Amino acid sequence: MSHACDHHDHNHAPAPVNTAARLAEAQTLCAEAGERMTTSRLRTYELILEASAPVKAYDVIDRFHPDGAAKPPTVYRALSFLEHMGLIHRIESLNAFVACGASDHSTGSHHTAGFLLCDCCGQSVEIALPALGAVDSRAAEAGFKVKRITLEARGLCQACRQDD
Amino acid sequence: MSHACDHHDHNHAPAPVNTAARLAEAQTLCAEAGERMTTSRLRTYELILEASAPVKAYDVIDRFHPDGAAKPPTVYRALSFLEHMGLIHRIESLNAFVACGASDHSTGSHHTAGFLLCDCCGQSVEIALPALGAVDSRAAEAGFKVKRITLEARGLCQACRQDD
DNA sequence: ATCGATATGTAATATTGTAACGATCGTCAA
DNA sequence: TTGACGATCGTTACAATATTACATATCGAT
Repeated sequence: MSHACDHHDHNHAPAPVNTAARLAEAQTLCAEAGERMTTSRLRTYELILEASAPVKAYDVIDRFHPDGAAKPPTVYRALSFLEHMGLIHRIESLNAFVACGASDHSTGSHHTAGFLLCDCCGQSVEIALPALGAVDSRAAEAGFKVKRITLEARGLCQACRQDD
Repeated sequence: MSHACDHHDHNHAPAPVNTAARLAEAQTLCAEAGERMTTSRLRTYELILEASAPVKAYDVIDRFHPDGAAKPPTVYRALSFLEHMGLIHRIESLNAFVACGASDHSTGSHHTAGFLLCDCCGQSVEIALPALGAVDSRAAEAGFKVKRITLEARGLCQACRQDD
């Protein structure tokens, strides 16, 4: 996938996160939940953690093995597991996946995360959404029971605004 | 596409909207904007207006002609035009399209509509989002320029909650 | 050790969306 | 009127995304 503006380098990647630590945390989390953090799941999570922006499923598929791609169901199953565990989020407007912001696993708040998505460099920033009063009140009026909320703000990040 | 629960009839469709009137409004809107409301675009809009829930692109493609389907580019082009005109919204989490709530064309507020999407009967309700302070303030902190916001709340509508 | 539940491997296919390119239509100016 | 131009459309082909189905393997508890 390409981005809207491609006339610059866009070397705005943040410092690499500590992938190893996040992987270990995830193992612990799964153990505590009585779930199995298998090889495929760990590898999928690793590839998403390593990326500096949301990753497409087929990027994971292609990079899964050093030699040759994984089969789609392997990766889609892992993605769906990781999403259920609250370790990753699916970005609906990009058909892509991104690791959950650090340490919001225990809070249950991962149901209402929001994202700032840069149309230029492709990076995403997760933002906490403490409460969305407008949505809650309209849902209540309609008798609608909200299970989860997806909020995606598309636009330009600071670095890309300065580029343009 | 099927929904999560299928053990009931789910005859909760609202009264049919006045499709003809909405089509006429759309023609006027386009005329005023100096855009052409062509046959394909009108037909696509009509099919979306007639539906009681968000419609998939390939449903439009299949129903486009009385005999035989349209070609995908015809419909995707029309969908993209209608979206630019503010006549329809794309629902990212469903890969589907729904007509804009009546009479928010002139306001420019269609950039920040939100949706309540029932996982059971598939219906959608558009909700106005006057302001999303939490998003705006986090975006401002990050120096992020928001262009448009997608907000989709998945859950159960009142009728389906009572069914279950 | 073996049974049941969970997870994986594999092939095939379904669904969703675009690229490319020539033909046609509308508008406007000469 | 005519021609030129941009916008729109028709068509073919294909790319990208995701799932079904079913056989096999693995884990963990009895």
